[in-house]
Amino acid sequence: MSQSNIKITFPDGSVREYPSGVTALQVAESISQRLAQEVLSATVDGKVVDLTRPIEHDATLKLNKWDDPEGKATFWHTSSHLLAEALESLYPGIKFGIGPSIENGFYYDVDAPEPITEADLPKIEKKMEELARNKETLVRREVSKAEAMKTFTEKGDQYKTELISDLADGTITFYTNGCFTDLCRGPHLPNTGLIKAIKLTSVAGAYWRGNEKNKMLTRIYGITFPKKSMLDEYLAMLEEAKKRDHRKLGKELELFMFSSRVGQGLPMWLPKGAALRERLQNFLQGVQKKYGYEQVITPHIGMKDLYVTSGHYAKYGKDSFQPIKTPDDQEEFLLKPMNCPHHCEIYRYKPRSYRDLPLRFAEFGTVYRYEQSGELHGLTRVRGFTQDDAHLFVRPDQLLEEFEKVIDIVLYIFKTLKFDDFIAQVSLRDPDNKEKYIGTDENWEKAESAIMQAAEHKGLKTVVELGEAAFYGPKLDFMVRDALGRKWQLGTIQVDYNLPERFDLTYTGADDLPHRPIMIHRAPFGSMERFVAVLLEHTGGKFPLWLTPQQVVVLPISEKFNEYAEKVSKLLNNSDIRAEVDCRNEKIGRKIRDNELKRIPFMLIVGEKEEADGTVSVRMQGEGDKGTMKPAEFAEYVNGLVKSEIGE
RNA sequence: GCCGAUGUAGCUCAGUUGGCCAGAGCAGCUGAUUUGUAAUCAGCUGGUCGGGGGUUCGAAUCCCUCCAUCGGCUCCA
Repeated sequence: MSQSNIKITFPDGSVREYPSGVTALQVAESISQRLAQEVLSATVDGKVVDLTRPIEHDATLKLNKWDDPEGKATFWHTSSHLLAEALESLYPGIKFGIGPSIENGFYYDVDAPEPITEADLPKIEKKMEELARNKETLVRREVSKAEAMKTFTEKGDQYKTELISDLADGTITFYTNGCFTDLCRGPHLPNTGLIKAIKLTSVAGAYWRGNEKNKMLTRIYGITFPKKSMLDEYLAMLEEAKKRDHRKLGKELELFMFSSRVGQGLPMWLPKGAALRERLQNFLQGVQKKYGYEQVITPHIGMKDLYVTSGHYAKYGKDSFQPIKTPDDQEEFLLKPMNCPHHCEIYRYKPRSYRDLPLRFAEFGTVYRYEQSGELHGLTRVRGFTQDDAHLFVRPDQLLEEFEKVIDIVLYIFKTLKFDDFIAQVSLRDPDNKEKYIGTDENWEKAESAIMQAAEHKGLKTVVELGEAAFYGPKLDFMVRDALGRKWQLGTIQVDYNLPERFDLTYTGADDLPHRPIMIHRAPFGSMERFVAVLLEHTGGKFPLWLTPQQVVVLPISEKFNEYAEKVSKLLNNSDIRAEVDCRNEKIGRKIRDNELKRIPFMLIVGEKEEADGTVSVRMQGEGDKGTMKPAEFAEYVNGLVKSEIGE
């Protein structure tokens, strides 16, 4: 055995010497006892491993604690093994799929001999707690493929044997905690005793290996923490998030509704919601006008052949509402599932010169898609929605600049609405699955590099996702999260060489020859429905002043002051402020409470004093009394706030 | 579409193992009160217990089916 020392380099650049074969846990102990108690896994030379793995050579070492993503992942991964151990003891004969850590917790997919429902979760939690208290060591063992196969064949676990058959011999490891042994790459916590708080959150169905043709397994979701108080905080956070759910707020604020008689996933906008949406549309339309967009309007249906030409019918025909026929059955139409083919036809209206380009046709186009019933979700996933759509037809030499200008619009909108926490995702083709897409390799490469370049020029921090492209071209998507952390795509910008070809779009160049324009599809909001949903969750219903349906409510102390209140309200309305009077026969405390709950930004209280002085008492939503002002001063103040919000 | 859960008044929710006429708070209506910074008091109205079918002397409660919603999976032009 080597007596030699090895050099361990830490993230801060410091270097320490240890005997060869030292474990990360021993390194932590050598630094402080406290660190040794907090550390969960180690990253050795960039690879996350168990704390108990010996380090044989000079290496870089990062000790992962709870606050490191790698630490949490290890903690939750081990928790999933603890769940599996509990399940095996409660449900003998249960078979296991996979059990990874996820963003918030972990899950395990199982094929249980009897159905497991949410009612069973407390019982399983209890078992997990009992096993955790035993502080079971996680034992790692390298096994041959043959041995691995034998173990799980004897156990009768066909999911594990299927996984093993895809693995290379010599790379297979088992981990054992208590009586439970799992096929697993690791890494894991040294023992299960670190898991102090356990909550199984839900059970759901999930297809084996994510393929809907496979059997559906039962997925049990859970989350664990090293401290009980952290679990309590997490659960409280979830409760808070539920209060911001756009479906709940939409109801409370009377913005939109659904009716099963109208149909699933077909939202209807109530007066306040419609006013809000109109304001958003006007805002975007104003921005687009500055960028040289022209509004167009197209019908809600189009002949089936239109979509056959575009290629959408072959790809999405089955996900569209079935054709509408003429009374004589001679012609078939589709409810418009997207606007691009219509806009292509507008391009074809007359011969286009290279001098006409770029052309930018914008439309708030309502489209209908037959989304699977189980996918519908409030306003974020619906069957009828309005895209803030536009199609740009550009020359190759204009592509980059036009793409960048679209990024500018998206960023301006996000900034104005304070969406500072977004993810810019470059969605490319799946290189292993090219038959899912249409168009030549050459055009795809051009389109993909144009997007990457534009994003880079604009200094966007992007993540690249393979296989997320549209079937006709790559995209730059802007994703934001809802109250519960679920990711939704809002803005999207797509480069498309295919539709111009399919519709045989051309322009005459300076050389007097026909050329192909390139199309950019783009929607900064994505759809009005989804955008309003996410905006609701971000703001908790406290919309920015410029956007909110009602900015001001005037509250007379008693009916005696209704007349003065009306006068104030009228004065504000004349200054373009959206004000109403709450003239109900209620006490002032009651009026304040109700209007606080309606999230009206300003309340103007008027009584004897105010009427005599010609003033109003200003109260801000959530902040309380702000003193008195003259109505005209107040109007100026509000209009100033609005201007600064939209950056004028 | 798939797995699981849920559906009682406009809203939020009670309703034991099947058993008088299905309840409450809020909202609404009527009246009283004329109010100073987050709920004034009283009375009244309001339900095909999601729809349909079945079991039973009897169903909100048990069974079947359809619809819708929720949590996931798959999908997302």
